[in-house]
Amino acid sequence: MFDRESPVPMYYQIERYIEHLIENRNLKAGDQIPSEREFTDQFHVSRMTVRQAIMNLVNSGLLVRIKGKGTFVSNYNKIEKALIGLNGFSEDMISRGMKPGSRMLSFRRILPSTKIAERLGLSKSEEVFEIKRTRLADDEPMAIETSYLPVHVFPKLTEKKASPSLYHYIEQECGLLIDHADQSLEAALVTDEEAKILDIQNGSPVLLIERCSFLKNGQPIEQTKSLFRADRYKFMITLPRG
Amino acid sequence: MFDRESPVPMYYQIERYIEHLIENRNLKAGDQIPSEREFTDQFHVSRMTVRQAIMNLVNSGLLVRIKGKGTFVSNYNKIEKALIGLNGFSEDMISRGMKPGSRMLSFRRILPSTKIAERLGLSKSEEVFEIKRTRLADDEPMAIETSYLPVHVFPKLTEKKASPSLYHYIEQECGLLIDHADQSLEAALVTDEEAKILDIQNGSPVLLIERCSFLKNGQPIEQTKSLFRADRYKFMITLPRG
DNA sequence: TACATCTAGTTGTCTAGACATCTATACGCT
DNA sequence: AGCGTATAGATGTCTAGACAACTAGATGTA
Repeated sequence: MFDRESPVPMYYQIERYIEHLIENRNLKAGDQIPSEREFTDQFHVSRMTVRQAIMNLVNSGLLVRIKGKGTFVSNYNKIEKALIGLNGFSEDMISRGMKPGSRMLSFRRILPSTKIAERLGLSKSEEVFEIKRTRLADDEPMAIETSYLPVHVFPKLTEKKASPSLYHYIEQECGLLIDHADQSLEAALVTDEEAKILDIQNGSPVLLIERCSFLKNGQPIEQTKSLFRADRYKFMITLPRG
Repeated sequence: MFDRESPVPMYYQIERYIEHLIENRNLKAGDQIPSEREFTDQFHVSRMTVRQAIMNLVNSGLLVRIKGKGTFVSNYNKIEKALIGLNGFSEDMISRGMKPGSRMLSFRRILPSTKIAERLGLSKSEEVFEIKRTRLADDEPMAIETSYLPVHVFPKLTEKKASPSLYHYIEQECGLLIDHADQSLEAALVTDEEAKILDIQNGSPVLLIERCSFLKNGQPIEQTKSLFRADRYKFMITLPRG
């Protein structure tokens, strides 16, 4: 299970082991994990090495240490994730207790506009997928979402695969982990066409959200424009100070 | 300068020293800081202790380490702060390159509504300050801001002190450090009265932002409702993924 | 010139301890 | 019962090294 000859450092192997412990051994928030000494005996490494593993997990927010008592699974992490977390529409709706849905408006392979090409770091001759969908919550229109993805990043994308949850496809099927996203929010009025799709009156307000998602290396991989019905949607977030 | 007998741990003293180095020695983003060995010689502590100080600063985003090369002042930190940071209106406008301004609409000491009392964790008999202002950017109306602050937290608040920047007063004059804020954003239409104040047409869209600020211990100390002109204001943010 | 090798300096990983500080419990005394 | 003390066990701080891995520059050779 543990390989001292592996080029993977021991502290990193221990980190993954502790994460595994929490996921598979049903450790809930607040539960205590084994002490530093127990890990030292179990893995036959020095205490400083165990501490390096644990400190990394503390810094990532998974664990909390209390002097004199022990090390515990954090619960802050989940609150943080629920409020700050970067979620796709489906995850967002589920966390609000609503049933997400989707109705495809169009699925095309096109040359990007200047703005989209620039945001995605492409030349204007590199194709992108354009996915336009009506987003439903409890079977009623909630938003109009238009996503752009570089063809060279997602060569095998099809209409069917994109349908349920785009984020799920990107992360679970392509193995691309989104690291962060730049997002802007502004208020706007619907056009007549949009009002018809969203089933609201002409001149109603909508929340316009534009998002560009990046990998850890800074490569942009997705640009989405969403138009939310103001009467059904409020964007919630917790901002840390500094 | 450094006290080995102090109860303050050496690694912490070194952390503060490095921060001081960066601020006062004009180290810009990308500049290299002294090597671990140099700190070891300078402070007569072991290398592991120096590493503990440096790793803490790496985790906080101030430094970046490159194996085989050295340790450098980060630039990511500033971008992060500019986009994620929790700012008052004045700081926000300055970072957009505009001149912030303020026109007091009303300054009252009142009993809070049920909603405000609940948000601020007060009983309905505990008074709050209600501060209504027109917020200007480059001398033109940008937003209408209504803030509520518990009287028992800010007993000495006056109309004059609140005028330039509320956040400045809270943090610099009262010494209360805001830790985080819950914020909601939604789209709405202006009322006739608001349209007049903001100098826009009736039926124009506005971005409605509600914010409740908390201290580190979780105590709420400020609740603000802001109505931004949609034609002048866009909310920007960078969201980390988990 | 072009390329490989050596070397000094840096961060990365790890050890086997030491003593301090804090928590919770157990114990004994009043 | 109430109170202080002792103790075990946990994390916090720190040492004085060791070797590995990586970078960049100098040196030597074809």
